[in-house]
Amino acid sequence: MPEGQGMRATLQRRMLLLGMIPRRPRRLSAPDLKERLAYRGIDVSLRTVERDVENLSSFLPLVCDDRERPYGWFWSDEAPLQDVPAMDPETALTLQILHAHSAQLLPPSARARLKPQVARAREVLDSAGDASGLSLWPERVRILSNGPPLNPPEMPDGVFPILQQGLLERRCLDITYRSRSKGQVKDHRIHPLALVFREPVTYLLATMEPHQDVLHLAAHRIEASTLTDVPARDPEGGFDLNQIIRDGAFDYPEGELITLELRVNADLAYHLHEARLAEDQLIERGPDGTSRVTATVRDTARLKWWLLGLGAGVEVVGPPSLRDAIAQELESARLAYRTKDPA
Amino acid sequence: MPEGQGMRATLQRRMLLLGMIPRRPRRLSAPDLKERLAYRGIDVSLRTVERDVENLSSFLPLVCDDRERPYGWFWSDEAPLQDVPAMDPETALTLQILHAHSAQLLPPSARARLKPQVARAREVLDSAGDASGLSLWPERVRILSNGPPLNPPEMPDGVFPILQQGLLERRCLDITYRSRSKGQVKDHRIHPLALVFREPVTYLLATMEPHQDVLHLAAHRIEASTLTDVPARDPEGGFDLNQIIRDGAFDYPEGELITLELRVNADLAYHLHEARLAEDQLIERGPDGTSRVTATVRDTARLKWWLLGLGAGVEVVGPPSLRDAIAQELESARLAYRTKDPA
DNA sequence: ATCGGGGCGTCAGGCCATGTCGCACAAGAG
DNA sequence: CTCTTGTGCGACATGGCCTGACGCCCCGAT
Repeated sequence: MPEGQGMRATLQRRMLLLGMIPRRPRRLSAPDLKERLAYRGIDVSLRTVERDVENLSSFLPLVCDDRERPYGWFWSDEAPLQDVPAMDPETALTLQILHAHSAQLLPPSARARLKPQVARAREVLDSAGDASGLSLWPERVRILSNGPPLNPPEMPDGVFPILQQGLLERRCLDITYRSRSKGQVKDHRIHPLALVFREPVTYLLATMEPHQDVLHLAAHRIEASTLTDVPARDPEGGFDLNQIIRDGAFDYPEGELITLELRVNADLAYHLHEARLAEDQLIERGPDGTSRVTATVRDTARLKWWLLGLGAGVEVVGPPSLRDAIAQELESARLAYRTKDPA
Repeated sequence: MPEGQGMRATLQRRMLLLGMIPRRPRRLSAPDLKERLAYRGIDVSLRTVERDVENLSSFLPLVCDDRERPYGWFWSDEAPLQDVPAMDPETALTLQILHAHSAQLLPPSARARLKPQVARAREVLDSAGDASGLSLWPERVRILSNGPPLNPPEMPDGVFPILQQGLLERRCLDITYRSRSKGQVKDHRIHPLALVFREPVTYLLATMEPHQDVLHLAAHRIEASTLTDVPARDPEGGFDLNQIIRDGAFDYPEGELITLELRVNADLAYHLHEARLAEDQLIERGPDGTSRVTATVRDTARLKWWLLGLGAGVEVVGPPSLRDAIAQELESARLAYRTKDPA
C-alpha cells in the first residue's frame, strides 16, 4: 500500500472533483475524472474516484446518468451555488443591483445565466437580514434607469448562449437570420468576431461565408443557431473592434475633443456639480440664476442627444459648430409643430 | 465513543466550515464555529473543530489571527473564489459584461466588492479561451452606454460599504455630511432607510435625528461614516420607497398611461421596430418615408427627455398635452439661439 | 500570587479510505 | 457465436486518520 499522506489529500481531492464536475448538458465519467486528477498530479485508482463521487453525491445534488455505459456525472439543475469563501452581504447586494440593472442591457437568456449567482446572493441577503424578517431586497433598493424607455427585443431561447460559446471557442456558427429587408429568412455560415451591446439591442459582429466584410447582426433577428466544428477566422486584414466603433459603425463615432461651453439653469448647474462632464469642468454662477459651464469633452452623437434632451434647461454657447448644430436641430424639430393641425 | 455516521460527516462538516469562515474584517473563533455547526445539527467536540480549521489551513489560504485570545479565523485577502459548481464560460462572460457596465452606475467601492467574482470570471474566460491565446475579453466585447455622458462623482473610500452594512443590519450611522449649501460640513446620526441609484448619482434615503422627515443624501457627499450599535427605526407613519418615488421625489413620477402617437423618420422607425416602446406598439409606414407609431406608455420625465433628444427625427402627434409640452419646450429652447450673439 | 479559560499535545479505539481482486454485464470485433 | 475489452461494483485486508477525553501550559485578570 502506498504511503497515504493524510486525510488532507482526500479532502483536497474531493474538493477538486467537485470543481471539475460540470453542469447539465456536459458530463464526465469516472475515467475522465481520474485522468483529470492525474493531470493535476493526483494519482489514485479508478475505484477510489468512483467511491469519491458516490460519497459526494450522498449529500450533494450530484446526478449519475446511467443510461450510457461510461456513466456520466453532472450537477443537478437545481444545485445551488456554493462559494468559498462565502459571499458577504455587501457583495450580494451589489450583485442584485447589477442584475436588476441588466434587464435593460442583456437579453433574458444571458441574464438567466446568472441565476445561480443571483439566487445565492438572495440567500445571503435573506439570511443576513435583520431579525424583523424585513428583507432588504428589493424593498429598500431601487434603480432609476436613465436610458431610453425602450424594451429590449425578444430573442429566441437558446440562441444567445450559442453565440457566446461560438465567440469564446472561436468556432463557426450556422445561423438562421431574418434580414432587415423584412421577413427574408436565410441560413448562413458565419465567423463570429465580437459582441456589441448597444442598449437595448445586442449585435454580433461576424463575417458571412464566403464574404470578408464585417456585418452587424442584430442578435434578436437570429432565429436559430448551431455550433459547428469549423474554426472561425478573422477577416483578411485583421479585425479591430475599437477601430470599427471609432469609425462610427454604431452611430458612436468618437468625435473630436471640444471645449464645451454651456449656459444652464440652477437645477442643472447643481446636477453638473455632482456628476461632472469632465475632470476640468468649471461652473461659474451668473447673476441671473443661470450658470456658465465649461468642460473639455468629446463631440459625440450621445452628447448632442443629451443636450437636446435637456430642452430649455441648457443653451450651448460654444463651440460655434455645436451651437449651430443644436440650434438647427431645434429649429427643424420645431417646424413640425408650427401648424395648428397635427399631421 | 458516539456512533460516527461515516466519513461523509467529516467531509461535509469541513465543507460547511469553509462556507462559514468569513473574509477579512470579520473573524470567527473556534467556539463560534462549534456553535454554528451545532445550530446546523452537527455536534462535535471543540477540539475537533480546532483540528478541522488547522487541517484546512494547511492547503487553503486560511489565516488565524492569534493577537486576541479567542483566536479568530478568516480567509486571506488573496483567497481566490472557488465556486461549486464551477462557473461556466458563458456566465463568466455575462458577469464581465455587467461589471464593465457598472462603471457608470456604481461607485468604485461598490464595484470593488465584486472583485473576487470578476477575477474568477476572468480566470474562467482565460482558461476557456482558445489555444491561440487570444483573450476574448475585453478585445471582443464592447458596451456602448446610452446614459448621459457624465462621470459618476467620486466617493471617499470605505464609505459605501458602511452604508450598505448599516442598511442591511438596520443600524444607525454616524456620518459627516457636506451639505448642499456649499461646503457646510456637519456630523449627524442617521437612520438609513433605502438606497436609490439614479445614474450616475447614488442616494441614501435616511432620517436624521431627531427629525422624522426622509432626506435624500447624495452618497458622494458623505465624507465619513461609522456604524453604531443603535438599531435604526423607520419614520413614524411607515416608509414606502415605491410611494416616495411615485410621488416624484427623484424627478421620476410614474405618470399616467397615455396613448402615444408619433411621426418618425425611417431610421427611427426601424429602431423602434427592433426595440419597442410597448407591447402594443404599432408602426404604419406612410407614403412619404415617415412612419406613424402608436403605443401605450407612461407619461414620464424620461419619456419627454427621450423625445426631446431625438430632435427633428420625431414629431409627437398625440396626446395633445404631450404634444403641447414638447412643442413648448422646443420653442423656449430655441429662443436662446435666436439672437446672433451668444449670451 | 492565584486562578481560570482557551489553546494544544497526547492517547486509545474504532472506523474510514485505499488498492487489489474478482465477478457481472454490455458492446463490439473477429 | 465467442472472445475481448471496457466499465461498474462488491468484498477484503490493512494502514492510518478521526474523534472524544484528559491534562498540561501559557497568558491575562483578579
